[in-house]
Amino acid sequence: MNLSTLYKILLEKYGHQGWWPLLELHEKGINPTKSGSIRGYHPKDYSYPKTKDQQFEIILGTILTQNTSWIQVEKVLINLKQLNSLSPDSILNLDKEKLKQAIKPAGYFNQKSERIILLAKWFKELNHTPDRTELLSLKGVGPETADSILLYAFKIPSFVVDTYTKRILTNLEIINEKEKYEKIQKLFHEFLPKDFKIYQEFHALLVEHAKHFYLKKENWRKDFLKSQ
DNA sequence: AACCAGGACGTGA
DNA sequence: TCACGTCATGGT
Repeated sequence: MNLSTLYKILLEKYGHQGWWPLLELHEKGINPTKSGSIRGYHPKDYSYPKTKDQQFEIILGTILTQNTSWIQVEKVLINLKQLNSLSPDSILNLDKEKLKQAIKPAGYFNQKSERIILLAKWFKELNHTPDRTELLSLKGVGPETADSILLYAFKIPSFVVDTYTKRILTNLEIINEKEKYEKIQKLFHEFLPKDFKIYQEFHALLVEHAKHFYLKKENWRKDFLKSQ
């Protein structure tokens, strides 16, 4: 099983995923059939983000979703929308306690609020496309968050390696259990066309696939990919 | 009722 | 470098 084949199989099984979900699309009810109540995806439409505010919304999401499910992040984004605070300026003008309350559903509201304020200040002054090193220097931005920002907010082909990706590749015996982040990322960079669309889809497909087979460890062996 | 969610960071060895 | 504890709410 190589990565190109894996991508092909997953795309065939699950279809285009249309990440990153955006609140505006959620409200318009686009792609309402997505699993659960989660909406806001835009399959086969790679024109997002269309505005700087949408770009910032994605960055907000990358911080908020750390070690938390997306459904919780969605609640926070709706809270912020209600407070009219989805842009950097409005967040900076928001009372800190109100910000914390809004963030609560996603957990870690103390850290996340501080980091979001710093990010808002950073993004406000940003007048160029950041690279990975710059992103990693920001508090609260680790490897996965940095790559998510590059890939989904700036459309730069930097592959996102999350815990699901590690689980799947480990189970398929493509990597060993404790392989390091950058080395796994290098695999994807080496064996795939350097195309942000493919990177976006592939990462989203891995997450989708993991939700079917990797939520409990005893289900790992049920992964149909093992018999491919 | 434990366990986990689209991680990152600080600490000590 | 690396293993380990911490951060926090909510769904299953």
